[in-house]
Formats: sequence, C-alpha cells, structure tokens
Amino acid sequence: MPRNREQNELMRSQRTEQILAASLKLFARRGLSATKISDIAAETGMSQGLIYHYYSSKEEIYTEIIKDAFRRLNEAVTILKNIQLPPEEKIKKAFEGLLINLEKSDDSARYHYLVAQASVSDAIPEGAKKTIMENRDYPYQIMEEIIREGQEQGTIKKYDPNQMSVIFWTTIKGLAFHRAVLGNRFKAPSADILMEMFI
Amino acid sequence: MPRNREQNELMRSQRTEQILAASLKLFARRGLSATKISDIAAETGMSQGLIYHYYSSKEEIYTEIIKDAFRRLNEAVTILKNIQLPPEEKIKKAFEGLLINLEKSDDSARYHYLVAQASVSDAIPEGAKKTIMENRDYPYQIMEEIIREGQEQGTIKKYDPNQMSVIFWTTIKGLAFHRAVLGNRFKAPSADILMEMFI
DNA sequence: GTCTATATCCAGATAGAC
DNA sequence: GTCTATCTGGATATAGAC
Repeated sequence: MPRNREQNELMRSQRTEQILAASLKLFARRGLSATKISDIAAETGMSQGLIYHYYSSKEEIYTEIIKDAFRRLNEAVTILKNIQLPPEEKIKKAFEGLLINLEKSDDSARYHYLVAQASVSDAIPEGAKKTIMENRDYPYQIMEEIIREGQEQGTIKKYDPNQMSVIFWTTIKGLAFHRAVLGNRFKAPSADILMEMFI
Repeated sequence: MPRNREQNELMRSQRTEQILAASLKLFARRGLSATKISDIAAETGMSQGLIYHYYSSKEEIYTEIIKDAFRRLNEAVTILKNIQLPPEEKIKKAFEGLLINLEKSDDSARYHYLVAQASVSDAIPEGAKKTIMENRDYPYQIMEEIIREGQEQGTIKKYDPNQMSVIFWTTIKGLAFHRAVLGNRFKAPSADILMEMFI
C-alpha cells in the first residue's frame, strides 16, 4: 500500500527531527569530531545508511543545528527587545526566562553550550562558521541597548554598559556549562543574585 | 660530541614543554579529537615521529595537560583558603586575580576553558576523567566556605552560599569562554560589577 | 525508505635509518 | 634524538538489494 505525499513528508520531518535531536545531544556532549555517524545511528535506532538518506554529511547536520540555535536565540532576544517593559524589568525577565529554561530543558542548555563551543572552535564547517559570525553580536548589542536605556532613566547601575552586557551573557553561558555537567541534577540559582549586578 | 646527563634532561624538559604548550593551544581551540598529532607536530616544528618519542599517545598529552590545569587551580585555591584576609576581601582578591590572569595570559584562559570542556565531554581519556572527578568539587567547596564565613560575620549578602559559589565559578568560566573567542582583544570587566552580587 | 556490505581515505602509531 | 616511510585500524560515505 503506497503512501501519499503528506505521509511521506510527515515521515521525512519526523526522521530529520529524530536525527537533529540525537545529534544535538551527542554534539553537545562530545563535540563534532568525536561524534561518529554510527553514534547518531545508534541513538536514533536507525541504520548508518539511513542517516545519509536524510543528510549528506555530519557537517551538514551540525550546521543545521547551529542555525536552529540562533533562530531560537534571536527570536527570544527580539521579543525581549520589543516587549513593553522598563529596562530593569526586561533584564529581570530575561534572566528568569533563561534560568527556567536552563533548569527544565536539556536541549536549552545544550544549544547554549554548543554555540559557545562552536564559537571558540575553528574546526567547524564553513556554513556554521558563517552563521556564527553573522549572529553572534546581536544578543550582546540588544542587551547593551537595554542597559544604556536603563542607565539614562537612572534605574540601572552605572558601570560600562558593554561590560555589563558581556557579563550578562557570559553568566548565562557559564551556567549552561554547569548545567551540561550536572544534567538534571542542576538547580538554577535565584535570578535575584544576578540582578544585584544591575539594579 | 656526546651530551652529558644534565643536557639531555634539559632538552627533554624543553621538548615536553613545547609539546604541552602547543597542545594546550590546539586542544582549547579544537578539542581533543579534532586535534591531530600532525597539527601538534606542525605547531612545534617537530616531526610527527618525535612527538611519539616523548609521549606515547595524544591521550597521554591531553591527560597531562588536565592534570597541570588542576595543579595550578588547586594551588591558587589553597592560597586563597589560607591567606589572612576577611572573607569579603578574599572574594574580591580572587575575582581580581582571576580576571587579570584571564586578560593577560592566553594560557590561563585556555586552561579554564579546557577544563570546562573536558568536564562536559565523555569522549576524554580515562585518566583525565579521573583527575576531573577527584578535583572538580574542591574550588566550589572552598568558595562556599568563604561565603558562609562572611555571611556569619554579616559582610556578605545572605543568598544561598552554595548557589553563590556556583555563580562565582561559572562567571569565571563564562568569561574564560569569552576570552577564548576574542583572544587578546578581550578586555576583562571590572571586578566591582561582579562583587555587587556578594557585598 | 531502509538495511547490509563494502570501498576509500585518513589519522594514529610504529619501524628503522641516520 | 630526530626524521621519513609505512602499517593498521577505524570512520565516512557509497552501492545495491529488498
């Protein structure tokens, strides 16, 4: 009994989802080059050959995941930028949202950590490198703008806004790290502690 | 003209130094498995064969570097533990010392970042894994003790000391990350911003 | 779409000359 | 101690059957 077009597309998207999810997990834990296609196959329960039916190389999978990571991050950052709240509350909301995600979602921490790793490494595919170059400054810029605005209004401490933005994001990356080490034993710290640096 | 024993030992230690330095740089940037022995050879200017004269495998080099990293870190932490200063000033000194090192020394950031990476990865040699397991809690414990003491004396803010210790170290790791990305364009933030969380 | 079998290539490690 | 040449294993990617 032949499948129709919708069924085929559904299957295809399910398969690619599985591959991407398994690969994210493995790449975050072992890195690109220590992750074997056979690992991805084992993790998804597919054969090695079948992986190649959907992606032409390990690098292509990796690049796809990096793009996904920035899609998610940029979306969240843009929402933050546009939301109607005073600057100091934006920062609080951002911390809280990020920390909650970090605590409850394995994948959230994995994305953060993978991007961090990929940003440092020069042993990554060209496509991934390009995506990183094009996107990496955006979150820092937006946070810096928010901080500047708050400082003008007198609600945010008057340290160098660029430094403060760097601290905001490196704190998150550091915690994502820690989460990656501890797995779901990780308990996110209170956002209040972090907010002491800003208000 | 034959060399005497001291000259041989000097040469040996110079060679191993070179290999370790080059490997630290490469491992931090690309990870263990993406770093080839031929890369290390090229970076040191030695032949591939010569590397094997000093180390029996890539894993052995890696394990050695991880041990070095903890030797240095533990030494610094122990000094901090024993130095005669009130708790809040210990924390300040610790931040300042770590930030200055991060800014001026490539290797300092590399060690931090490499340990972070190694702590997450399960694709590392057994020996390295063991070293990490045995040492990773020590810095967190000491910092937590210092914080507890300061809280009893009323000089440090009264958030959960365990969370505060985690934040202390993850902040450093996050900044080491950032340093690894930016290289020597990195400008360390003021320790005062970070101290806002503690005093 | 999916699997098994296989070709190819490349990195790790060794051998042996100097 | 150092180099070049080589062996070997394992991972990527392909081919072809079902």
